[in-house]
Amino acid sequence: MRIATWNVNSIRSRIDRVTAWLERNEVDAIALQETKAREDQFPFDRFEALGYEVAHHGLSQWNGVAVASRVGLSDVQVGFDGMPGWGEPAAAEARALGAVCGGVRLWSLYIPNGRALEDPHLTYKLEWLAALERAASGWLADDPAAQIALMGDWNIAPTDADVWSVAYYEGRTHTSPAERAAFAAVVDAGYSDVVRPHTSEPGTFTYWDYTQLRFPKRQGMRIDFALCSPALAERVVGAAIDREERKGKGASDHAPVVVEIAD
DNA sequence: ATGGTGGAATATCCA
Repeated sequence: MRIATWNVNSIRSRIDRVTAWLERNEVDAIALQETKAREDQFPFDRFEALGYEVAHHGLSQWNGVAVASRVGLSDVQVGFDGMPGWGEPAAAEARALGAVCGGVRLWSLYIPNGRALEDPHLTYKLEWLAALERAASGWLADDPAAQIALMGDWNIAPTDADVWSVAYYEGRTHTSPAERAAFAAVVDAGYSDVVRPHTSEPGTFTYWDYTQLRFPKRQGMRIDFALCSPALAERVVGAAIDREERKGKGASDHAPVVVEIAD
């Protein structure tokens, strides 16, 4: 089985590229982030035409997460226990959706950006990650053999190798010790990055800013991850980041990440 | 080996 994650940066503007990519890549289930659509705006028919069922959660033009699967889709869960909200008054955002596809519980996660080191949004980001770690630890405590993939845009570069320039990110979000510690806590809870062992070349990234010619200059970040439970991680036989999909007019600023799982 | 950002409730916010 092949599973994938992709921050599409608007499903409506990206739908032709997404469906073309699905047809080329024989992916069985995919977690999508930043759909930027309400339920009534999501192009369900375009996925159904390719044999995918879709569970989507979107509340406004911001955020939005979905799971599409052609190997079954059940036990859909929107958000997770303890997930913090944002705003005044604080309200849950569309940043987490889980569903069971082909025997694997796939989570599509869009971790808050943080915006700036002194911004309340960074506090929100860290609290959101701490709550995710608590929930995900609980799932493994309940069932140590659980097949779980925490997939999505984590908005964190866990190591210095995951950014094109360490100096550039000094004083910015995505590389701060607090953010890296929050990411490491999820790893320590038992969820391992199954993509890195198969994509360890220096300069391997999943995201390149639209501005400043970041992509042609190969100035990106690795911020999209599939963190897998122990039982699922041991089934992983391959992984890839589809850098080609970042090319051309109408590309998302993120590349799709694909994981191959043995049956 | 791409194209001087791009998406959305668009003239402003979000990434």
